[in-house]
Amino acid sequence: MSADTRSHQAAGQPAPGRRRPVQQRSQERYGRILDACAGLLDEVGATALTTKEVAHRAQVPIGTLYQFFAGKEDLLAALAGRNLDHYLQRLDRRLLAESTVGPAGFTDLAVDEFVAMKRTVPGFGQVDFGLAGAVVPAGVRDDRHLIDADLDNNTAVALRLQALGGEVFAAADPVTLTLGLRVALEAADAVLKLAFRSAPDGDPALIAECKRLVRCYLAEQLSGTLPPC
Amino acid sequence: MSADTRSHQAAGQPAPGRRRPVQQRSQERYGRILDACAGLLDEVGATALTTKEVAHRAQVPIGTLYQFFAGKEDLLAALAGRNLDHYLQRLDRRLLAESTVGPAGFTDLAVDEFVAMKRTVPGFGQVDFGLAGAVVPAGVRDDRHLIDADLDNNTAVALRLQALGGEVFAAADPVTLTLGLRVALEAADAVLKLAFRSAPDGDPALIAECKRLVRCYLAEQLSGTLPPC
DNA sequence: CGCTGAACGTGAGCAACGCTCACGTCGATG
DNA sequence: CATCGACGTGAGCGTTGCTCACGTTCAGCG
Repeated sequence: MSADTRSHQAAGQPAPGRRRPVQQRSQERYGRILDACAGLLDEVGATALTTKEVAHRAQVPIGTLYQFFAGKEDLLAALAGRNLDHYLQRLDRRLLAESTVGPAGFTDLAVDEFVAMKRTVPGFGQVDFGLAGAVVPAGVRDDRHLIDADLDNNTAVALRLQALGGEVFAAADPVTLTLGLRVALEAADAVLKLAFRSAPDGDPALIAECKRLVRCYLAEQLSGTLPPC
Repeated sequence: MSADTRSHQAAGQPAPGRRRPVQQRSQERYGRILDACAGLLDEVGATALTTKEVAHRAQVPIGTLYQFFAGKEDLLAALAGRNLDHYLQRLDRRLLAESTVGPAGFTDLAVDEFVAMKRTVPGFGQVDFGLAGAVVPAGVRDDRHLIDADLDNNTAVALRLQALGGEVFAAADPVTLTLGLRVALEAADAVLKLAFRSAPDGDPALIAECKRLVRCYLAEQLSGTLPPC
């Protein structure tokens, strides 16, 4: 989980896009393109971002960009994937630091880490994990499927969070839990987007509401069948 | 609230876009463009929608479209506004039909009506109220502000829901309530988007989860300071 | 009745976009 | 040294959102 970057879909065909670089020089270029994309994202936004400008800033010709990425959508998807890996890595470290946490503590950590990355990681404020749309500015056919191609993004993230949560959610029915995490994830992402729309560093009141919302929902979710809230 | 369509921003300057038609013939064209936009939205999606095709289907030249709407974003915003008016009208009628409802019943009605429109109203599945982004495919500067120009969309909708809810939320602090409604709205919209992404008619399990999520959160919100959920 | 000017209607065309593909470059191999 | 395939390259293609110079319409007037 912590070894290499881009851990998911690590083994497989060239994946959603094109060629996955293997030589070191190409890997550097691959990373540079993603970095340039992230930087520009913060400056001009997702819709105004152009592939030519990304290539220019990354010091690669436009053709090289299209060797690594199938298009603008795929480029943003790759950035979202890297963001997700980065996030899960950081959350993992935080979870190991704390001795034991319950679902509420898990929620707080997860939200806090997300907020921290929104504030510091370039481009994260615009695409985060590519969760809810709002990206996909000039796609071709059907949108969605940014991270795992055949699996819904949110389900993929939920499953990885579930694995990461491990003993925190030990006593829960896995299927119900996955459903609950998907819902909580989607809701939390939406509220946090609102928080960062209201204030550049995230409206503290809305961040607090996000935690309450998720804690309340997950508590009910984890207590088996639905007792009165 | 129920008299004319497009009740919000009824009086004012030409509004976000261009000219607001006053002669009957022009009003018909205005409506036809919006209808054509909605229809195409269902067929090709928001990102693949082109202004030329909208104009063609509405039987107006492209220039006429740009007399009424400042651009593609504005066109979708206008559709979102009409959707919102339509929705609030329907919800109003439902609320009058029921004798008295509590917050939980209000939630159920609001969600059910939303779901019903997702299933039947052309284009509603793609833009609904333009709430969370996911639209805005080729905007100019800054996105957002689709409905009320200077007010955040969600706040605008929350305020109108608050007014519509009336006696349901009578005993609550108005400021806290607005905050809570904004959060609930954003979360519910996100979860329902997920529900309709999973299944064409909306995954029933996810719709149920949406209601639970909102009910649980609003119950806590309305009971003053936070008691254990 | 014809004249007139402003408002309205129109679509060829422009700038900018995402993306392709024919062609250069280069190091390994026969 | 000649040959070859993989990698790198950017002019250019098709398409998009949008503009703007030019008809067309019509109420008000001499």
